[in-house]
Amino acid sequence: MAGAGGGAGGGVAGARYRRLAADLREAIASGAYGSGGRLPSEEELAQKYGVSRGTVRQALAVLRANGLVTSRRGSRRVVLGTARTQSFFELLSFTRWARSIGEEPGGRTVDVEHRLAGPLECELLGLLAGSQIYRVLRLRTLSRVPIMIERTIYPERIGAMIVRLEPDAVSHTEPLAEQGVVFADAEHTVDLVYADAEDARLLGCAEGGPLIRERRRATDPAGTPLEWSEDRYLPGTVSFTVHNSVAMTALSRRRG
Amino acid sequence: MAGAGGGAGGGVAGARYRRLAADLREAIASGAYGSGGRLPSEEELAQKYGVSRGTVRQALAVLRANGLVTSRRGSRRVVLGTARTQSFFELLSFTRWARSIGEEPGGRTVDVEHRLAGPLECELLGLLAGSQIYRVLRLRTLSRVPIMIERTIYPERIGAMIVRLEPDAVSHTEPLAEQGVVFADAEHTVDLVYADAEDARLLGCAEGGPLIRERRRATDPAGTPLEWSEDRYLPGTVSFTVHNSVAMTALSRRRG
DNA sequence: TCGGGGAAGTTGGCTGTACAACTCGAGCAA
DNA sequence: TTGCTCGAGTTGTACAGCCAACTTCCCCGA
Repeated sequence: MAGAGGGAGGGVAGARYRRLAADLREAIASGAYGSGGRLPSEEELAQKYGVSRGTVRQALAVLRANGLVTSRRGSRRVVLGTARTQSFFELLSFTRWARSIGEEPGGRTVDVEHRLAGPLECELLGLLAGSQIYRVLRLRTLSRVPIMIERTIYPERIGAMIVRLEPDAVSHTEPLAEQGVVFADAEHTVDLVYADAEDARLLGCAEGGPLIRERRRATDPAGTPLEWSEDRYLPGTVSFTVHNSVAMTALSRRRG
Repeated sequence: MAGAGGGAGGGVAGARYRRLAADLREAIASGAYGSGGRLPSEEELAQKYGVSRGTVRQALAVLRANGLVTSRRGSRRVVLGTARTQSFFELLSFTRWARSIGEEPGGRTVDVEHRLAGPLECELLGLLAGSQIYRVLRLRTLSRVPIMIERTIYPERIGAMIVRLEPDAVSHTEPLAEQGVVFADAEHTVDLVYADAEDARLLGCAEGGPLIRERRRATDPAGTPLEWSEDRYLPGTVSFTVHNSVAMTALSRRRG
């Protein structure tokens, strides 16, 4: 961001700084600079790739935010690690995540409701009182083993697309994307809860047993809520990782 | 990032874009633009604050990364919410966090070891075999109620500073900062574990009871590890929240 | 051998300019 | 009323140049 200046034009097929970032990411992952090694200077990279220093800085800002490299005024950038941060979609979509770790995702829709939104649900999805919502309950599997139970509410428009899908459709977010529903932002909260009777029955754990809960609210580029979901994972099946830095923070810790 | 150009001179007392970002954050929090409202255009903000558009974009990039506003090409920015994301230090330091939520932090050092680093510990802190480490075990309280147990290992240099502090010193990171130890990056992983005998005794929970675990590795601006810590929270005392977007992702989900 | 001074190198911050891609509403036509 | 086109407005991407603040390292003197 904040590339101030202008020039030759937006991306022909994708912004140049993104391609540069991808290039550097790959180079780092392949160990070209070693762990703890020093990157070339911005000027050198600019000349090597035939772009301006501003563009190089945009690319490096991406890597910086992802925790791949440090940066200090006066000193060359240092490789922190090959922390392969996952894309936005791999965090949003169970299916994308499962595939990215080489597992086979599965899903079974257990229950669907179409009804009037309660006050809380209106608040969560930013709806007016009296709006309709869809509520979907799904059991998610990794290599056919139940891992997670997902309770999602959708506003009318989105839910209508969802219910048209087959009950055992693996992915819900991908068909939505194909129909022009664009996910852009999400807020996730992770904590610990205890299994109720339904959780226990579907996941095959003891009632009252501990589960990792992830609550999520996703919006489109305009800020309109697209879904609100509460996911509950069996212990030991998942962990959540975040990188943050003085320069860039997105995570917070809250009183439970 | 990527402000390309140059100009009038670095910050006199702090970068201008940071002050601008703070200003806008406050304005948003005070509801000046409303939730879902539209921000002024970059050009308008630039004129209003007497800075260039590039600087405005740097400020807005910060808000964007914090999930306060959206941004799409062609449309004005929209206020997403007043999500008060906490600073890097409030996630790194229990003390800072406790104060930020208006609670009284407390701590009691239970045990300190000074010994040879094992192979795993060398790996975690990036040390050579044969290095010395300090291992500190602390019980953390919120308003005198035990909340969390903290097992931290420090490299020789840092640990030597730590052990000079009083056993019931509230904060460890703040004295370090005063002695010139600068924290710059951290990686946090959150999952679920079961209490062992020591956890149960100190936290007053049942052995085998569920706990939220946060593992953390913090480094200085040069990428040198400063501490590695494993914290275990009682259920219901804490939750972790992250905002991510297509443009900026820092969180990832991992197979447990 | 040790320490200080200084110069070169590097990143952070800021401005200005230019063009491309996209949104959105006004206005017009069917 | 509906649907379309068009243009003004807005953000995204990119380049060029400048100065400040900081790190690093060489070199020289004690």
